[in-house]
Order: sequence, then structure tokens, then C-alpha cells
Amino acid sequence: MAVLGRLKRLSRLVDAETGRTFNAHGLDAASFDVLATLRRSDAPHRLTPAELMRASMVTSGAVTQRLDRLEARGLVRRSPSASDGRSVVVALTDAGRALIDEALPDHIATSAGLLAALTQEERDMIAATLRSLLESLGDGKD
Amino acid sequence: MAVLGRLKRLSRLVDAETGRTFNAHGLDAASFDVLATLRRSDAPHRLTPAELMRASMVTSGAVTQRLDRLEARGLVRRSPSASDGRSVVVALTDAGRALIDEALPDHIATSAGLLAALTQEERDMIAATLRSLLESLGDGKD
DNA sequence: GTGAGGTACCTCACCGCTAAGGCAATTGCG
DNA sequence: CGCAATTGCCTTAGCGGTGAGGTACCTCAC
Repeated sequence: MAVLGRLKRLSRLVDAETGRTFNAHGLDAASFDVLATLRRSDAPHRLTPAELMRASMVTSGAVTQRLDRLEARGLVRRSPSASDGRSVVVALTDAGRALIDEALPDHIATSAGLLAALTQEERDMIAATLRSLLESLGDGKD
Repeated sequence: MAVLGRLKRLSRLVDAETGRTFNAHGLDAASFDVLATLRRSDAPHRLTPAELMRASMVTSGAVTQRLDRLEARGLVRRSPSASDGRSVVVALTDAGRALIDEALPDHIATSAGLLAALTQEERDMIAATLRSLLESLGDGKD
């Protein structure tokens, strides 16, 4: 199956290319992922670790470590949940928000560049096909 | 760009699913990758670490470690190159060949299952689109 | 109210990969 | 030929992830 092989190769190439953009802003893919997910969330841009875990498809241990790193850099802040004593609320700090707002446009430009070889029809087609594949494999939303 | 996000999610799901198949044969993705690459190569199924590195898109250090693990399990054998004193030739042992010959059909079945939701036209289309994307990004062959 | 089970997050040992660098052999320019 | 640059592989430190397991808290039927 040439499809899966190409999928994997492409995914690696995309990771490498987007990684360069992240580095240019002092980030790595994991940190960008968390900050961008927080930024995309509805105001006031707060999520729990469990929500971040679902969004990023990594384990809870990975989320803890990502947040440790981001918190040490002052980019996010953890505070106890008011409504659930087990839970934690993660918020972007001003610095975190400034950084992700600076990095996001670059990332979008990089992404667009990676797809520059495709026509609009091809993009629509591949987006739809990937979507139906994801659905068939039980990936809830997207 | 929904395309890249879906691409990444799909790649992770595919990795998880194929990983289960590998585990069922006592392998992981890295080991399977090496054994399958050797098996696919022209008879007598021998490659150098440099060739394996190019095929797998990992660094030379990763290839060394993969080969260390496989050699310790008796699945591949390293021998000095006759023509180049710096180089090494990696060959499947009988055990390695038997194992990959047992695992490959399962992997092919798993791969087919992952694409079961697509029609033949969709598969052809996505294969062609991924190919043109890879070419546009400078991925030589495939 | 209480105990069982589930949920949320964290901790830790381990794993494979990268990146940087080292050694030895080969290539090829002058 | 001689020496610098290149090539091929290995080594190692460090990183981020997984998976298993721990603690604290919540829920709910009884």
C-alpha cells in the first residue's frame, strides 16, 4: 500500500518543516501544540490538562511534562479548579499569548507553503478523503 | 489548514494500529521497518546502514541502535564490506527472514483494513495527490 | 453517610530518537 | 604522491514520549 507509506513520509517532512518555524520562535512542536490549542479555545482561553490531552492525542504524563516546561518559562499558569478539587485550569499568561500570537501567522504561512503544489480542488479532495478516513477509524471530531 | 492537522492525526492513528500488528509478532515499528526494508531489497537482501538510513529517514545513530537491537536478537548479521573498509553489510539471518515473512502478510492486511473505507478511486486519488505533494517537497523517489 | 468505583493529575523508570562529535577509511585535487 | 575533504559508522548526552502506578477527589447507589 503506497498510500500509508507516503502518508508517513509526508507527515515526517511536514513535522520537520513546521519544526523549523517553531524553533524560529523559541518553541518546539509540543510547546506550540499546547499554546495554540489554548489560544484556539474559546475565551478566556483556559483548558484543563485532560482537555489538552484529548486535543493533542498524547498521554497524561506527556501533558504534565509539557505544562511543567511551559510553566517554568512563564508561558502558561496552572491554578486549581474552583469546581473540581482534582482538576487544574491552565491559562495562557500574557507572555504566552504574545508568543503564540507572534508564532501562529508564521505557522500558517509555513503550512500554506507546504500545500502550495496542490490546486484548490486537490486540497478540498484530500481534506475530504482524510476526513472520511479519520471517521472510519473512529476519530470522533476534527 | 485542516489538511495538515488531519494528516498528522491520521498518521498517529495509523502508527498505533500498525504498532499493534508489530507487537503481535514481537516487533516494534523500528525493527519491522529495518527487516521489511531488507526483505524488500533485491536478493541477496543485503544493505548498508547508510542505505537503511536513507530508506527510513532516520539519523545514522538511530540506524546503529536499531541494528544493535536486531543483531542482539539474532535477526540480522553485520559483516565488514569487502570493497569499502569503512562500510558494513547488513543481512537478514534465517531467523530474521522467517520472522519478517510471518509478519509481513499481517501488516499488509492491517494496512488494507485501514483503507477499507475508501473506494478504489479515492485510493488512487489520494495516492496521486500525496505523491505530487512529496515531489513538490523534494522527496526524491517513491 | 459510606464505601466502591471512576476521574484527574502527577511521578517515575524506561525507551528510541536526535544532534553533535569522534574515528577510520576513501577520494580526489594540486 | 600527499594531504584535505568527504564518507561511513559508531558513541553519547539529552529530550520528549509512553505505560504503569500513586494520590486525591468526586459520584452515586445503598
